[in-house]
Amino acid sequence: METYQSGDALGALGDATRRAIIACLAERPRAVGELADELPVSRPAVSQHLKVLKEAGLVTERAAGTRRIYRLNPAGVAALRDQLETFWNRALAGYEDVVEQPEEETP
Amino acid sequence: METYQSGDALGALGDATRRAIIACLAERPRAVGELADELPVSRPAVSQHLKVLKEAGLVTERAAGTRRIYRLNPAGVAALRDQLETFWNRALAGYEDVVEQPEEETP
DNA sequence: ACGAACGGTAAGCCTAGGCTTACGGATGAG
DNA sequence: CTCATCCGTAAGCCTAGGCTTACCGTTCGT
Repeated sequence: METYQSGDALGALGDATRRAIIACLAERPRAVGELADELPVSRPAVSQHLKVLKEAGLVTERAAGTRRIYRLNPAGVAALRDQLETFWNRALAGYEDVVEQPEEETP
Repeated sequence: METYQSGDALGALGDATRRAIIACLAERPRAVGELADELPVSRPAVSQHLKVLKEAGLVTERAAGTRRIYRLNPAGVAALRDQLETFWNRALAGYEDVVEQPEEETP
């Protein structure tokens, strides 16, 4: 499986600009320049963010002439989603009964 | 509803130490000192991270004597989970047909 | 009342990393 | 061949923010 994530995907999503890029790519694949046009940062900045996102396994890149078309990596996105899902479930499992409970500590 | 998130929860999870804190709290509620014992940072650092996490709606805090017991906030966690879920679904929806396709490039 | 434990906050240091400009390589058009 | 477009990378600047130490308020035990 190439569901790997070299860098940590959550760390990558910690940056607001990268989240904006992901949001843009969620609509449709885009070239680097297109992304830069829609964002308040320069093209090289976008390029650098795309590198991080690619290392995190969240996007893939494809050459088309002189342009590089970036798109979401469904596998990477799904992997992160599943990982979070598992975590949420386990985390909330231990608390779901506590949601209503006011207190009952072990002093 | 108090499912609000003043700060952005994803930004809060961007930091590795805060993720470690969340992971600790997923096991069971803890006091600040307990968390600091299990982490490679000082107690004030933990305290500062807890402030961020609380503002993000991910944890809640309760006084118990001189101690402050922190726990996950199921509502906040669930809110973030649902928000991501929606996003993933929409994002992957536009790509789902591409998942299988290896290539069909213009060489 | 006094002291100890617990933890929030202020002040300050210091690195990570996000942004820009400048440059160079690759590709396609004429 | 030459030029224009598109993009990745290097160099460097600069702020955000994570960490520490120091201090103070609060709470409980004796």
